[in-house]
Amino acid sequence: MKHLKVIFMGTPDFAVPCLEELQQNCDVTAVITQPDRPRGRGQKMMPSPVKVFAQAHNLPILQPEKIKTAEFQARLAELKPDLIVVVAFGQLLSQTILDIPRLGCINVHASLLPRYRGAAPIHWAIINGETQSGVTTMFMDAGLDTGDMILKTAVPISDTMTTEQLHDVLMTAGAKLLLETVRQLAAGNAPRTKQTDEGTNYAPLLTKETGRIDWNKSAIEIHNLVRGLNSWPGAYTTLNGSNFKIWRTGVVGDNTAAPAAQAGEIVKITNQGFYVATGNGLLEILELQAPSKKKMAANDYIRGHGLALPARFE
RNA sequence: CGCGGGGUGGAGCAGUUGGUAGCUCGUCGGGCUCAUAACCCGAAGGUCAGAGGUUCGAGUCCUCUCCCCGCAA
Repeated sequence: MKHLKVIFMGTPDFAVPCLEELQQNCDVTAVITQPDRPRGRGQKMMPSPVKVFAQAHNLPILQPEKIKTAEFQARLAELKPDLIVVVAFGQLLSQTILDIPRLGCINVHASLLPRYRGAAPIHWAIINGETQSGVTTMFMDAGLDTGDMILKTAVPISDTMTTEQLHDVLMTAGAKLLLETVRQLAAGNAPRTKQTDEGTNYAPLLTKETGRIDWNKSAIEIHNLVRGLNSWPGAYTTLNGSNFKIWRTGVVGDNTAAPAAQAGEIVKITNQGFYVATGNGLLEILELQAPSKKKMAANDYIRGHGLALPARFE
């Protein structure tokens, strides 16, 4: 496959192992990634993880502000790629680009399509309490993650797994699956399966509001939100006017222990942590983060702050 | 120069209008109890992020550096 001319498009960490596989097995003629943007504290210009990898391996890098311009499309065509591989790139491709490579444009998506099409499939799978997810490779078409599927790998999700953990598992699985997909494509025997219209759903971009905890929801739903937004961007709530991030929780059961408590009310403090009433069930807070502080175990927080009842998260 | 909050014994925090440092927990030793994430007694452990400066004297004021965190991306 060394002769296979591949253009890679990707941006975050998730895409890097895929690029690594391609770089080792194919002829990567160009790496396209999002332009450097001010990121992080201090708003310094930061290269994307894909760019960092590409630089380290002396791969040609292109960073168009908009990939759909006529001149950039022409430039892509001049490279005469056999294949374009897109992994979490962050820009939509036009039909003109989709038609350029001989073998087509393929994509690695972090869900079992047709479930969780869209920008944040890993987060939403956990937020929704799924017990299984996976990665899918597909031929791209003009829609958003609607192309014909090629290969899939399924992975189980435990009830304590966080998005970060699932992300890492899928990142590795995705790279393996991509390599196998490219092998079959090159050999001309890749399967092609249309996505069903049944059971599709979307995994939209996360917003700030996504992370706000609604204590009227059930303990299980809140627990899923907390682990679904760990390690980024984090679920949060308000106590005495300050925002606290909640990083790790445990579901205790129903509200029989504190039937009269209002949702969000802290009902019990122990040496290990504390319990909060929800719309259905008690939620144990195990790890949290106070303003300007690092993440810390709930009992550490209590030790230094003397959390006193009554108290209630809003 | 994007905005803001922090760095105090192993952990989490207090430290008032500047006078050489406390709390809760943990650790170690001893005691008590049928028993306990229980209780009692005692001990170790900090050049208060670092460097300068103001002062009779600075954790506490001023300047600079390093590191951490939130917003924003």
